[in-house]
Amino acid sequence: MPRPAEPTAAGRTVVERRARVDTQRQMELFHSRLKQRGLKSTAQRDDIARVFFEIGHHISAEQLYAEVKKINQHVGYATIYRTLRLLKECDLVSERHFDDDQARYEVVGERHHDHFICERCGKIIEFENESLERLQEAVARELNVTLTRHKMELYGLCSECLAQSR
Amino acid sequence: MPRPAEPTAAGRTVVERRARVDTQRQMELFHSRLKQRGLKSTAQRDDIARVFFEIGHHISAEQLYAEVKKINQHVGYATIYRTLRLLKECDLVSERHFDDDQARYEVVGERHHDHFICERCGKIIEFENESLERLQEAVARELNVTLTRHKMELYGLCSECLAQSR
DNA sequence: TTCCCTGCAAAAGTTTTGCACTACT
DNA sequence: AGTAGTGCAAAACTTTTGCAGGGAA
Repeated sequence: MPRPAEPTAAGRTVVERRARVDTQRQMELFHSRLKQRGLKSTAQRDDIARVFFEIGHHISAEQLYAEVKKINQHVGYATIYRTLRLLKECDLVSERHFDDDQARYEVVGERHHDHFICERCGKIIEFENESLERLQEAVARELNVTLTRHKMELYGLCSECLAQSR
Repeated sequence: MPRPAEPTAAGRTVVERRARVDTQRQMELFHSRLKQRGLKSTAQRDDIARVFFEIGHHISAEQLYAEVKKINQHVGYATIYRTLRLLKECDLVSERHFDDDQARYEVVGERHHDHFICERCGKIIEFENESLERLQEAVARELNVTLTRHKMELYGLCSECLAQSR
């Protein structure tokens, strides 16, 4: 069981545990939302969606394509992108742009979280911090805007890379 | 003189005033840093840099190209990108990736700030919030990582678009 | 005079689209 | 059967690079 990080006066930061995604449930949601919109379920869409939900977060289209290829030779890049767009429209996937050029995708629907990205090894740590969420809302009120979403990204060196570099 | 937004218990949010960039000073810095590195000052580099510093924040390469074209027909896209890279290497410009696909550039060297982006009109509001900065540092400590940089982006509707939509 | 810099065009990398064919429902 | 979905290849778009000619130091 992973331990939450130490709390501080600033709020508690919780590192998210992996394997939160219930693939089966996500697939059912996908199918029902396709049906709602009069769209079809196909072998390719299912393969792509299942692989995506199983692998989970922060995958690029390129990686997803490679993984799907392993179980289904017949899938083209276009279908990967079209299915990712479909998943976004079904509110099951969101698209992120970290500092590299290609988009990364992650499962939607769990609690909001933010990201730390290690600039050396590329590791991505997801975390939640309640104070941060509240503070973002407070800032939005002060700016007199309404928020639909927000994101925070921290960049630096993770503990392993830090240890390794001295 | 622009007024700071209302303070809250969460900290004071200050909307940044525009026209902070002293073009002349930035140009001098550019020239001296070129000289330091044994590189040349050229008409194209000067034109691109000057236009960039005058227009300021959040410009894309495409926009910059269009603006520079107005005062110098002879500039190619390649030189725009090469000069932007050079300005980054001289620590005068930083590159940002908001949610669209093309990179945007901004002047470096002022205090750290974050961004609100209006999803309807595309307006970008820069702001500073000291509590947010402290909180990000606290999170980094809890995650046991060191931070080199961080960014926060808020997305939503600005007050004007909000008023207009009801 | 030297070699850095530039423009052009072509290449590279990611994402989208047109089209003929396939396959859900 | 009818219509949406797919694969392939080509296009679109942003950014980078090769190369031959031009210009700053």
